[in-house]
Amino acid sequence: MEGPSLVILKEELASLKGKKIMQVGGTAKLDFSRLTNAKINQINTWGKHFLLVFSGFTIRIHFLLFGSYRINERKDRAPKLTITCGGKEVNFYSCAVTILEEVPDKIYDWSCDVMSDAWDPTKARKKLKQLPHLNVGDALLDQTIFAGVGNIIKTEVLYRIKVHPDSNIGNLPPRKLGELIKEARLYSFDFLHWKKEFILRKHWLAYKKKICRRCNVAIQLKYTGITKRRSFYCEQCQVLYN
DNA sequence: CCGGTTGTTCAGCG
DNA sequence: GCGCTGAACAACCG
Repeated sequence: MEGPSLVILKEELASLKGKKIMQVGGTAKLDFSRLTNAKINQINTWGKHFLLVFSGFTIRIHFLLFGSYRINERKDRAPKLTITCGGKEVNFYSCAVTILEEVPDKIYDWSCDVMSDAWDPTKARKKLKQLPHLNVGDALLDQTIFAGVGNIIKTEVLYRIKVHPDSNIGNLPPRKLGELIKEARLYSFDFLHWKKEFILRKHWLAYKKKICRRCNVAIQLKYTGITKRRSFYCEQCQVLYN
């Protein structure tokens, strides 16, 4: 689950803000008593972290690869966490649930979350300048630079800016580096918009695609970077900088 | 129907 | 202490 999907969840649960937790349970190893009757002060996201902020502590949910949730619905297996609040039953499945004792502002740098109003592209560029040998795909997946970007966004950004996934950051012309940073945020918001409309897949141009729409040649699949994540790309129009 | 993965952390090793 | 590798988790899709 990538950053924009968590923004959708935040919006779906906006009505819970200011409400008390009426019931809590699940298989997570967690002191549930802290949650009972606690009031949700804020619902927030940082990258792929979903945050329920209470007075004195915060619940952090990370969906990893297989996580999911249901609102007023249940799957046929036990939830990691279930809360009843504001008239809604929210069930979280196969996710990592932890309690943060520090206030989120102390832990999270909002300016590196591509979905945040505080997103700061200049800061991202400064970080990238320090990492010339970093693979471009690994750079996009680095949560300390582009929090919220996942493998789909990575793939589509590189296709959009016509950069080969084996390229290195330091070899990108300055203008290309600027495009990479800009598109990381722009595509993330397109992802958000399309996912809300249930038309995300329809708009994939490289991810899981067979033919390049620009060149009409076969899309390649290769595991790239130090992270060895899947990259779908067009050998013809995505330029290798290295 | 079974192999692979929209992700991250940690143990173990040299 | 470092980088690197592989395991673990765990469920849906094609």
